[in-house]
Amino acid sequence: MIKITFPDGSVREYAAGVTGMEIAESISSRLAQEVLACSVNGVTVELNRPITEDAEFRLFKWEDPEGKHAFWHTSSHLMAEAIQELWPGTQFGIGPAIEQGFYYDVMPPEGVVISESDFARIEQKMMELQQRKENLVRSEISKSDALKFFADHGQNYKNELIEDLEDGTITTYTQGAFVDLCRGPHLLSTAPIKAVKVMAVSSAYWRGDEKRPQMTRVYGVSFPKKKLLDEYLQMIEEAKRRDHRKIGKEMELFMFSELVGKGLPMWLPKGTALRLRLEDFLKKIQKRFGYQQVMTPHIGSKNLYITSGHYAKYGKDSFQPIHTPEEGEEYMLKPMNCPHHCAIYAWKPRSYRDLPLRLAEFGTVYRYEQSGELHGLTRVRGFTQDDAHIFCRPDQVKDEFLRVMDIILIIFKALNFQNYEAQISLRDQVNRDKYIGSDENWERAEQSIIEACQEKGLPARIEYGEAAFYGPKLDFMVKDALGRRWQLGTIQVDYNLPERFGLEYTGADNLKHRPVMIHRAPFGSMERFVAVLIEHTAGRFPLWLMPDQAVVMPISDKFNDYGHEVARQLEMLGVRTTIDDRSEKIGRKIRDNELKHIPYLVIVGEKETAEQTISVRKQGEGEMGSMKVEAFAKIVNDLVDEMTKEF
RNA sequence: GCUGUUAUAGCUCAGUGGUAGAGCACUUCCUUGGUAAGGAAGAGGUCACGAGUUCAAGUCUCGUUAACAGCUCCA
Repeated sequence: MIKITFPDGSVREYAAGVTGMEIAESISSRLAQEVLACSVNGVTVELNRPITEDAEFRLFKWEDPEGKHAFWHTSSHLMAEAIQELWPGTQFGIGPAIEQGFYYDVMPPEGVVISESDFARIEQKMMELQQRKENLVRSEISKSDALKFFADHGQNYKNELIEDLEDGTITTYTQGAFVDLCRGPHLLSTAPIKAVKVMAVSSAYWRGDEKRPQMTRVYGVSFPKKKLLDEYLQMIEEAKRRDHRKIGKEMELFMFSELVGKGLPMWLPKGTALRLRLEDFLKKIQKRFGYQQVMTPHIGSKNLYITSGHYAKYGKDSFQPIHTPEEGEEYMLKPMNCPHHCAIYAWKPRSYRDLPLRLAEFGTVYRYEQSGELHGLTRVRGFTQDDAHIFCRPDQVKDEFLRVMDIILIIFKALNFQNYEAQISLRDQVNRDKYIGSDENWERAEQSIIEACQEKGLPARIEYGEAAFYGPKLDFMVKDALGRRWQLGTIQVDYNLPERFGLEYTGADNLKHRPVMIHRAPFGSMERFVAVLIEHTAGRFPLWLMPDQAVVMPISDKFNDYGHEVARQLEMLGVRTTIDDRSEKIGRKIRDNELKHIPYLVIVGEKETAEQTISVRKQGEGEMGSMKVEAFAKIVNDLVDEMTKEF
């Protein structure tokens, strides 16, 4: 007998060799129907794998990430099987599960192009194969047998993968006529896959290497119930509706111009109003937290970046130096604000009593992002960081870190971001050549971050190898209404730049010491933050951020003068107002949801009370009735006060 | 940067080698005293840019630019 320990700590005894499925059946038949995979001592395996010794045991259903993973992984095999049937001779690369679904990289036979018009056929074939409810049979295979088998089947890519594997660790999974090199884990059979959708097709280099052949990557998603697929497709539609590029256009927040250049956003009046409000909000908080504003130029001499080390690392891939009429004189567009701030620090001798010195700047920077990477406001070539650098003593690092976390959490609260988590990015555990700075300093910085998160009770995921080359960092991720994860605020410790710029302070011991630098940007960048804010709120910003809180619409042009008068009064009473006096087609505009981003509609020109009151409609909530201008202004202002009173 | 797709009016989009289109928006006029909406007329396009094929190109070919999707990248 062996002891099986469940997640709740309870222990049950089973005969050695029991399988996950048998355990599930012993608990309940319902569970046995729903369970997809299980883990034995932390390793996810199939439900038919015999368990031979005492083990920590978990069952995974659709709700668990591990369950979905196995489900989608098996679905990718099913799709590969379908593709193999449809286009015999197709070569297969890899086919993993991903965050939302799965893909398979395939190389169709000469002359075949898989395109969107084939999606329905693939789906049909998958469901046809699924009807057979084939079992996935796992077998361990020697390296030589594997090489021979896949060579016989003309699967050159698979063989390349096998070459890199160690003999004795190679497994294949077979369902029906499809045999795949695979580590698993999988479902027991294709039976639970009740709904599939081929989502997209694109190309991808074999093993991500641009010198290797391009394969066709077919994306799909699958579900255990048809209803879940429908919900998923609806969610995708909703994401399209919330796309910040679409809403940004509708709300007239920002624009791009081919003539100005790609990746260079321009903020329109309403977008600027929104952005300035965010900036003012952060400035107010920063003032309270002891920051000082500075301003620095948009360019800096090339030597500045040679000193900082950025030129050596990014010089080739940046906007190239600007030459002046002076021979040999070169400047660069600033790709970050840190070197300028270091120069400010170095401007005069600093005492330990001056620290921490917190220099803040909404600094616009320019980075030559790969053209294929540009995306709306989330990835651009010119953007403004809500940057600040904190110069402090080593013993102040953790404290400063905690204070920055406070700022970020205030922002999240103010904007109602409730689902957030943190990611701690540390060095790669093995390859440490690419990092600048001593082991000791890194160790110290990494510990400070981990401790700070623990003290704040912030759930944090540790990622190795994700650190910047100059120091570890803490990033804040926000989950939006659709469950998508966005990276926003970032805090980075830097033991490197102070070294390179020879920054010093005089300690209590009258000796020179090296300060520690903390980079931080709670928003990340104004552009990216506004993009996320748009997608998170679908353009319904909190009232205090609204570029337009109210639109005043005269019911007919006879009331235009009065409408303008109302708008003027509202502005004076602190309500941000625009007037729409050019359309009498109010009904259509409301019906077509054209004003969906405007919180309040103020209709002017009521019969009974003409020129005395206004009629107000709150978006999403309907009529608020007639009232005096002052009364409406009070309602709005009270709401704004309520929303902002905490900061 | 690589691969693929796309580019027609302010917006959303039709237009498969033979005179440039629709809906909405815009302008002017008419109608409307209502819980929200009818009518008439008008203006608006070097069909992204540049070459080529053709008697003829928005349409076919090539190049450029930009956007979109994916890959790679993100100080």
